[in-house]
Amino acid sequence: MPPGTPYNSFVLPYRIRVDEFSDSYKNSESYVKPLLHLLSHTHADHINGLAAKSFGYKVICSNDAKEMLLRHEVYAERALHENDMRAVVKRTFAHLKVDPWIQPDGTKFYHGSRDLLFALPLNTPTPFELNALETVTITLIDANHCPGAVMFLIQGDKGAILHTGDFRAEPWFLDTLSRNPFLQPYIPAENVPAVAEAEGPITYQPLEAIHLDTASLLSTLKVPTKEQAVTGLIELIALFPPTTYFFINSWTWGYEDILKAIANTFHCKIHVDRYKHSIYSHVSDPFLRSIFTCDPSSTRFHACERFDRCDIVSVEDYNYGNEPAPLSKVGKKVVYVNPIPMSESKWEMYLTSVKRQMNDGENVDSLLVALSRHSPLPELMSFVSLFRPRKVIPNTLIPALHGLDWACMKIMFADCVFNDPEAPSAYHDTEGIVDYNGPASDELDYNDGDVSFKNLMGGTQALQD
DNA sequence: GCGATCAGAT
DNA sequence: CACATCTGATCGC
Repeated sequence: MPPGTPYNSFVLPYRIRVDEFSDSYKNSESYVKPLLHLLSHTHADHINGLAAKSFGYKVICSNDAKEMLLRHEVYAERALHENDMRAVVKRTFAHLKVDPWIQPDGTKFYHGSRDLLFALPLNTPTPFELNALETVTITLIDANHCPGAVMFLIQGDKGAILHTGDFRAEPWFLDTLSRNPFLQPYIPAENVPAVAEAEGPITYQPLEAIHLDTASLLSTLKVPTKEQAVTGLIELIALFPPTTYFFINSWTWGYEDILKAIANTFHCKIHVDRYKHSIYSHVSDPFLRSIFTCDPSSTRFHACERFDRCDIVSVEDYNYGNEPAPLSKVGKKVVYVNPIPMSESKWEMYLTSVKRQMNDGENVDSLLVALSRHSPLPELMSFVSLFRPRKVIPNTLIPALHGLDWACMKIMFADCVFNDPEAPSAYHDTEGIVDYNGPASDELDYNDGDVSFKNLMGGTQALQD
């Protein structure tokens, strides 16, 4: 996890750790050995510690995340390969899956072989034995963040917890969740669509906690849906003559909606580099698999290596001032498309303003697209209100705020959580476990987000192996 | 001495 | 731009 994750990235009270694989605190007195590791998706800040050759535990993730992780290459390695300085590119996580040796006669030797990545299909509850005494059921649910990204529903004797990983909780996403039979027990009846509960009434039981994607917690913007963003961009692209080429700055996984919409609207493929092609040709979405080409001359639309673009969209040195629009090495006019978070109202104004510029014959050589991969506060509140969990725990905090963001968060979500002191809680009924509610005011400023981890586990003695 | 890991800037 | 990535410093065997 990025810096500032509470409880050392554990999903308390379970000894399950999410998106954090480093051992760096093993000599600290608050060390607790995880019994299960979960990986929500493969962005670099969620795979900390996994590249260590010494990592040797099973990791639960989606099929797409597994494929993406095993093919993961860092930029430096890709650049060396491209310049013929390295014949075989180092795959950062190759050590997580070592295939058996196969002799010419077909005999397999399993010694030293392993496959630590335990891929689960989506929406398929699967039991995992943490130890002789405790079993949990894990269900993966698509997170609408990037290929392979999932949320985790964790069910066990200490109650049910939903960990969102990184996600974008748009209205359609909430609607889909409210119809998910595995989540319905944790959604108040008034939030479940009538048609979805035709199977009969389900007794509502609040989630013990939601671990929430707080990357954009402090953004109060009402942002357009991904569909609104993509539709607007398509309208703008359609205003350019077919001789114009486009470079889409999809600099990290998660901008595929843009690429899919372009391929679908203009009936063409998207040029990507060898690395992106190797990843995209192994994802489960059949349409996403089908829209890419490695032939740069076959399309106007490019999403190739951003620091090593193909000649078609690579622009010669810029002449600043009132020079004509820059042309690429092969003389094409290239428009640069950059995804950024932007409010719905600003997006509408932007669309109007670019359409006017195009209409007036002004030169436009870059476009923005208002696509957010994280939910800002209004969407987070709608999401939490759908479930009314007992508490909300941030996936990340801003270390410099020393827990103030968490303190604020409790107030911001006060009207979105379940608050009935009479209702029994599996967690509170568990003997000998101390309740946790985020930082007490006298703990602020001291903990860097690692709030009373030892106390919260009821002391670490009994938990260490 | 070098790879692994961390922390901060962009 | 953004908030994932890269770079250079530091750690540790």
